[in-house]
Amino acid sequence: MKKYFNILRKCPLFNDIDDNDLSTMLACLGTKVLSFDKKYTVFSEGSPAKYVGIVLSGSVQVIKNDYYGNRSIVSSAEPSDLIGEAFACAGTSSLPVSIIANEPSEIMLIECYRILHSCSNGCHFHQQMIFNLMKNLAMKNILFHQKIEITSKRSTREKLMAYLMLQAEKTKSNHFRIPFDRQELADYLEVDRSGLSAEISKLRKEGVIECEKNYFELL
Amino acid sequence: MKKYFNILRKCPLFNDIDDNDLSTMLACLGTKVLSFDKKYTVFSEGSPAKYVGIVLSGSVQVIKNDYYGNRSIVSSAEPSDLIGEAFACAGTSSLPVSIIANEPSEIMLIECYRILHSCSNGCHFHQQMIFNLMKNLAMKNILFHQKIEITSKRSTREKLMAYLMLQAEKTKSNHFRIPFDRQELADYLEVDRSGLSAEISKLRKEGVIECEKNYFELL
DNA sequence: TAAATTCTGTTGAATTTTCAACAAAAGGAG
DNA sequence: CTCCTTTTGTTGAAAATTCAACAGAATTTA
Repeated sequence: MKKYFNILRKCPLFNDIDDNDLSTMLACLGTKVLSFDKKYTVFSEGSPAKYVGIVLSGSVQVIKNDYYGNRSIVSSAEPSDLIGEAFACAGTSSLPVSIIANEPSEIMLIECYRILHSCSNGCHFHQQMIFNLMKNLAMKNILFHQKIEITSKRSTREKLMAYLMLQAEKTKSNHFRIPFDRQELADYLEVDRSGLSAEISKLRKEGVIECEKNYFELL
Repeated sequence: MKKYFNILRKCPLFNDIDDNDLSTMLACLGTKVLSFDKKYTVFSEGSPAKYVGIVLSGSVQVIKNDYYGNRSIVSSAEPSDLIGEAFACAGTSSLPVSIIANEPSEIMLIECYRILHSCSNGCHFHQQMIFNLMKNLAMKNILFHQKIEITSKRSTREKLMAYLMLQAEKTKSNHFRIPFDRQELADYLEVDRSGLSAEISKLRKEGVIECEKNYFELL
């Protein structure tokens, strides 16, 4: 388990928790680590929402498919990020989304019950973890506000620019890589792929952006 | 303060807290109650996010305006609902949204710091409140997933139907009132008002829905 | 009660998006 | 290295949304 410590330390769930305590905690929480190949399902829509996941390696996407197979990408998660915690914490009986590995990935699973309820060992970690979960959920809430701000724009161009400007802000740089290919970006922005491609071409010709695959630069 | 107790008891922040303790707590938290007339601003975009609000009476809307004055309604809140808690808990320096009274409303304000940090009186409430905040944030998270599911639909009709079906689910009934007028519903669904009106007419003619002002019925 | 304001439904024109189809480029498998 | 699959950019036609403008209803104000 040691090899994951650098990732786990950066996980919001373990904020302000002493490195020395980490091993004890993991034992107390009864963690398990699963591996998933690209495109494989980590959590599937409709299944019980018992587990909190921590991305250890690779990356995953939170996906919602509607009646007619239209895919919408709700969010993506990278190493150290938590997944599924909102549903587990809220006590949702079944997941309203699927979570899919976007590349070969390792995920640590923790039964949410074990985090929220003190154990018979009298571990003093639980209060801190609940506090950390709360902070993390508040932060995710803000991410949703940002996503809504992006997708509330009415045109493909505005959505794309709002997304790119947010990425620039996050990375504090005018050039960056995004975690999506074209189809995925379209599914995240909730627009048509071909229309998105066309819009990217236009912006490039107009000298507003430069881009090469998933690398973008704002000019 | 007594007159608000019935509302406060239903507020997620005070879940599992004994009625007898409520007065002590409110004193400890240093609450204040403010009144707002219709259309007045409870929290304004850009201001510091120090306070958690509880809607005591009336109703409010969480609003995001973009560069060119397009209004987007992120969510609405009714008595017993919490507002602004995600920003306060996450420690955001300034609010990315405005919160506006939708009718004459009373709002109780609590400094978030006072909730999250134990006081010198050694109140034992804080841990429970942090747990409650966490649950509430998880629930809000799920509401955002629902909003994203609605607005990710590509057509006005699909957005409207997704919204109405969710309302029907929530009220466990095929008839209900919504907290929006036409323009507000359009701003919530992120579509054009006239197009929305036209779509409602169509659905009515097709016998799919019945509606009168903000009262809707699914057939 | 009357006047003024706000809200709602309708319309047609202009703009955009979606859809379907295709070819070139890139990437992966054997 | 070649073949096969996936990804990407382009196109034009069809469909849908947005926009602007208006009139009637409904609501509020004086």
